[in-house]
Amino acid sequence: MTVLFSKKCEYALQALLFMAEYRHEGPLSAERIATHLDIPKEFISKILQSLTKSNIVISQRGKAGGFRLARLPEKISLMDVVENIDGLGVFSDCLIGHPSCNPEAPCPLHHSWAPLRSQLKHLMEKTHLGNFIPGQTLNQLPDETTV
Amino acid sequence: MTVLFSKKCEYALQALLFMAEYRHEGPLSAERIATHLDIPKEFISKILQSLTKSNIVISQRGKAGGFRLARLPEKISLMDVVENIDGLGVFSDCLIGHPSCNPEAPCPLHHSWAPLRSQLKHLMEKTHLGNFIPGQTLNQLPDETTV
DNA sequence: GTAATTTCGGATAAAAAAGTCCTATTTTAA
DNA sequence: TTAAAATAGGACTTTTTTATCCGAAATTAC
Repeated sequence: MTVLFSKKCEYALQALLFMAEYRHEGPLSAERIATHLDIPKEFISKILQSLTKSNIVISQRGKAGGFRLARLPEKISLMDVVENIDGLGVFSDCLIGHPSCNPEAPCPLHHSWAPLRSQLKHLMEKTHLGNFIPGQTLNQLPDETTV
Repeated sequence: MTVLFSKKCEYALQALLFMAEYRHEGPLSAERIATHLDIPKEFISKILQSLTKSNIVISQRGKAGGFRLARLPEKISLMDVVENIDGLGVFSDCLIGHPSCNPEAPCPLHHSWAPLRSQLKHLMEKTHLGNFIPGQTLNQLPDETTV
């Protein structure tokens, strides 16, 4: 069991953080991303295809092709990625899978888990890829012309 | 994907909460627990066997047999259960599965996730089955003679 | 134009998790 | 003593997740 996200989602986040850092080098091939992350090329390819369909990355076929972010790293939140790969269940489902747990008839753990879950949700929403680019100040929005 | 725990762990927690509430009725059979939780008897049986081996519940074979808590509900923390079924990885592993993430060389999300993870750990440690018995005040330790 | 390189997408394989089945053993009620 | 009821435990099946393979289509460098 992964901590909170599936392996696909973990790899997606890792790949996007890498792509954000190296976004000035033109499209990065699945091959290169796979090597950097030390995971199978075929697997990250599928994940990148999925991210392409949901307009988080843009793909380019052919020689010198690859993948690049579809918009500024400051405009891609971690929540965007999680939502695309794993969905939003983590932020709404009952912690112990109680079938009838809801705010009106909560399971025993509901009220303890809710605030933590809310904090986690907020963290994923407010954090974007741009926050992790080395040398870039947090929340700094670079001049569009330099990107 | 379950939220944070495996299905086994979710069922274990649900079963133990049920057993805590009905602990005065003598051993509860796997059959009865399965019916109450609306899950397969064979599956919860395996889980209860595992909990038996780790001394969280006590089993009794034969007619009128079944399972009961191995100690007072106030002495069984949620962490005891999670540790037995899923292990403690959730409380130590990197949120995005970064292979080399550790406090010295943390992944980009490390410092944001750590405090939340710590709160969650604390919640599971301090909360015990006794907290969920209807009609019983939180943290109330009943007279031993009445249990 | 051609060859090389890359993504696309369907099919398949392997591994892990979840769920089922069957028989042996234990225990107790009658 | 016997029959019924219950856990123990091994083997098996199904489903989901993770991972791999391969041919087709696209694009570019030359």
